[in-house]
Amino acid sequence: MLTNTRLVHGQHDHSRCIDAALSRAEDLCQKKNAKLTPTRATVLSILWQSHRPLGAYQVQDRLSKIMGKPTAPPTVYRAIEFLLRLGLIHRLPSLNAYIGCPFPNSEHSNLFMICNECGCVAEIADASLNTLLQTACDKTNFKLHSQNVELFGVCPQCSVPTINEDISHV
Amino acid sequence: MLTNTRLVHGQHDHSRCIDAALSRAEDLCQKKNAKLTPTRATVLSILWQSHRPLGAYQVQDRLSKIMGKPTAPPTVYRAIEFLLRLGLIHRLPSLNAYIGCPFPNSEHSNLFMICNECGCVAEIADASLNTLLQTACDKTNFKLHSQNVELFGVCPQCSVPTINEDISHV
DNA sequence: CTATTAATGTTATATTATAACATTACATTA
DNA sequence: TAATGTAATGTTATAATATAACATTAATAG
Repeated sequence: MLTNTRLVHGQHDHSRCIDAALSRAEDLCQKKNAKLTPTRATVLSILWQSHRPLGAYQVQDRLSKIMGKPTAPPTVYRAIEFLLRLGLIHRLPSLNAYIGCPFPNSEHSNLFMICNECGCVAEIADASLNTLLQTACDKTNFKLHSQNVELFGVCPQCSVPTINEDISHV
Repeated sequence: MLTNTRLVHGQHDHSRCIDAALSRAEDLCQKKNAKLTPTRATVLSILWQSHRPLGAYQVQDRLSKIMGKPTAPPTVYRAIEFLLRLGLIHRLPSLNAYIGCPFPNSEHSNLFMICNECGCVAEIADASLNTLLQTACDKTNFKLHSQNVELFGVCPQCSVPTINEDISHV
């Protein structure tokens, strides 16, 4: 089971997440002969600022600030579309929001654990789950192309009450 | 594995689907002491006119026609909210659309097979799948509350080419 | 009956996403 | 280098989805 749960819900040097994501993106673009332009790279880095998904208009705000000039929705949506096509980010339909993909190479993952408390999202790629989904589809003669699995609940971080509980969420 | 696949993708007397859905709704409302008002019942029946999900504004159009007077978005969204809360319908986030639930009593189903060709949606409630999802959550200490599983592909109906193929979709 | 709550009506607007067309940047090659 | 084609971005407007806020009506309990 491939997952970034530990990272998402634990202390870590997040700049490494960002760097790794950008580096993966550069590699993938080189391989696919796609251009990771400044706008696209910036949008990707924005979506990697945390492990919480962002809406397109939140991305727009931040992009405008970083670029030092106003940007219009189409600019953001185009970058998002590009990154989605390359599998570098995901859209979370139930949130109308976007998040960086921690392992763009694995097939058929798109399984998200969404914390209702803190908003963090961890991703899982699990072979046995994919197998089971495939089996269910086979049974009903449904040809599976893609999937979106969103699990909602409370993440490990938020479900551990501590003495400092009231402080920890400040 | 509980599913309405056969019904969705096969010939059937659809008026029975509608009647059954309304009857289930009445029972549930009685049990939960909720009021299935004309507006709510009509919206439910609209969402049961076919096995394809409808957007809120499609529902609005049809509701207005049936009611014989224009209805505003809040009217529709309120009815939808009511039906969602009772589990009588589902929202498909990736489609911004709503569909009647074929088995409102089963827990933790919310697994949909969405045909990219004809737009029909079948639902599955599968214990082993729920178990596996629960296991994945347990492994990562994630407390699962609810889920949305959307599978995209081609339904059995659409994947069987026939001699009359070009006619069959008229 | 009337006080209270639930449901609906009404108006306006927020939020998310895309269409359509203009312009610029970039690469290719005549 | 200039001409050409394509990809990327800019710009304006608007479509599509959803909700806020407040007024009115219906239903129910006391």
